[in-house]
Amino acid sequence: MDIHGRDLRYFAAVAEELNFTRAAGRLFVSQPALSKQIRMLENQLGAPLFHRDRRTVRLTAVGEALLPHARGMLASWQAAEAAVQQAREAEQHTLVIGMSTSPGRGLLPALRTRLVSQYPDARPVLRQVPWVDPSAGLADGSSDVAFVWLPLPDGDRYQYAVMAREPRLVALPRTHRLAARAAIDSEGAVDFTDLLDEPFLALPPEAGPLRDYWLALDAWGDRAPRIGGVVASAEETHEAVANGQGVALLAAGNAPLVVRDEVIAVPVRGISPSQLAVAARQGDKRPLVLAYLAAAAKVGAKAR
Amino acid sequence: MDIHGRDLRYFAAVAEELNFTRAAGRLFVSQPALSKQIRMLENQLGAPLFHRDRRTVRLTAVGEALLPHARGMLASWQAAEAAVQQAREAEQHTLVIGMSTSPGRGLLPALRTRLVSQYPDARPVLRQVPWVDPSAGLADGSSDVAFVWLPLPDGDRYQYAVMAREPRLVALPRTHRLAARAAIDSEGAVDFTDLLDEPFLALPPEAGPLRDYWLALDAWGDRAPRIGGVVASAEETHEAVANGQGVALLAAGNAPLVVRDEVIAVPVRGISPSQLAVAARQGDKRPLVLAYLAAAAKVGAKAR
DNA sequence: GGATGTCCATAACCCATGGCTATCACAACA
DNA sequence: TGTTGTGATAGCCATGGGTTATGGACATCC
Repeated sequence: MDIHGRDLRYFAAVAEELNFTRAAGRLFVSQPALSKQIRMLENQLGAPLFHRDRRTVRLTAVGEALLPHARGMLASWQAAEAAVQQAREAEQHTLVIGMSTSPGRGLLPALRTRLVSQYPDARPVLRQVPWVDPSAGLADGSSDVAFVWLPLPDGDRYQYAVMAREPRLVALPRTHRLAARAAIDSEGAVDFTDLLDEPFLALPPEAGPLRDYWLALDAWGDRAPRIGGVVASAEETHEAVANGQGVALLAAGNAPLVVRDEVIAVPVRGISPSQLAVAARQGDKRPLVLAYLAAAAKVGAKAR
Repeated sequence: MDIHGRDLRYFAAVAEELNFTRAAGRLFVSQPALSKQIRMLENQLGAPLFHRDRRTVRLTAVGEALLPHARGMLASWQAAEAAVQQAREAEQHTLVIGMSTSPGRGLLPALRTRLVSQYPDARPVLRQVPWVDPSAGLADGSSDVAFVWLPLPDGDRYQYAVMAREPRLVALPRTHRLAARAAIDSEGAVDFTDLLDEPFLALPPEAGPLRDYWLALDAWGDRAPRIGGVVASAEETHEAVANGQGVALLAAGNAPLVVRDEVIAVPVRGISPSQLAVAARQGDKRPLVLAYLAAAAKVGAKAR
């Protein structure tokens, strides 16, 4: 039923040499091993492949029929191996860069330039990742590196280079008292203390530290936020804010996903900024990945 | 280096199912066996073929590269097996008929007709065999059946059907006294007793009973032939007779090989005739062989 | 004609391979 | 929270594919 490539190699060698001993030498096996294998192949096919007269070996009709196929398959396998090798190298040189929204700021071309100057064969590939995955494809391996907003769930599973820090925003209904009032200062921002009486939209409890971060829990002192609802996506957040269930903190980069129609976003002063970072999986030591992180660190340092 | 067809089958199955358990079922092996084999293939190629995320299996780039080659090779092997099968059947239906000179007498068409009427698929193939092999290819397996002159060396290794009996001839120089004289009777033959004083050409001693037969030893009574020389082929016989070293007995069918220029051949009366037979190897029970022998026996009986 | 060489087959042995069953780990789901 | 589905792991065993040593049948050479 199946065939082992080795048997075809052996068969072809004997067919060429028409001499078991020489063929065995060429194949770097002992002559009995070769004899045995050929015989097993003959048994498998149900017909002898060689006439072994006393002093001479020659192909039978069946052997003649098999030989071209055998040669063809050996060549095919060589081609297959080459294709695999090529794919491996392509994979080697490909760097999949995940992102949910473009990081903008000219970051991508800058990093790309640095990467290819160091690894001319590198092929950076951009990949759009649905917003539901905050790791932008790192978690499931569909990205090698990714632009992410810190903090990240399971944050210790990744290594980072921070690219930019920018104030968190608060999403409000356009009709909200804080949206129109003098609460918005000369810089177009609101104070976090002005938000303390508002109901907040929170991520589900299983989001862990991520939930705490987007409630800015460390800025509440001894007070506790009032939770106006639980949201798990940009879409839900938009809906909940528009319906007046509460306000929500946002990374600047995610604002475009939430701000539209009746929802606006305003920078918040008095809480730590959110951070845009390039991340990779912890322990991923592939040269391209490390180079991209290093490039990100350099560019990030310069930008700050 | 080499590849086992089974591994390609396994790989293709998993690539189609994208599910190890189901693929294993389809292949009639256990799931662990399949997992192990795939992993070994991956090790051999130096790259994973499948992404195994928690719940899903999908091809890697390398896997994608390999898959078409794998399918191609599986198809190639099927084709090769079919070719072998076809060759086997052709061999099955082929009957190689050895002969040193054509038996003539319309025997070949007669036997052919009988054979194909019984086995319509049979393909009788005529094969000319050099005179040095009195078994006309039976001994070395290059013929399945053969037209031979009895007796044969190692005669018990063959089975026969006698087709015709005809007087043995004696080869003489054209200038020999027996050639021109009244020794040649009304039937154009000579009496063996007229030859008793001639030197005889003999086959080499290792020819055994064959040597005795062609000296007609049983017809000498208490006399013994005088050996004029030893010959091992038709060519040598021609030379020796032409040189006057002696006379030689011949089968009628072999006369054309010896008679030319200064050598003639004359039937001999008073010794047993030589026999033309169809022979096969003793113990060869292949239907086509037996059918040909049977046909020969029928035709031979009718001819006599 | 006996010694020697060539060549394929056989025998006896060894260990890596490829199969099995049982079981685990983990996510999804009811 | 128990159940189900899926792939990985562990431990076991038969077989396959290799080895060396040897045999037997011819050629060839001195």
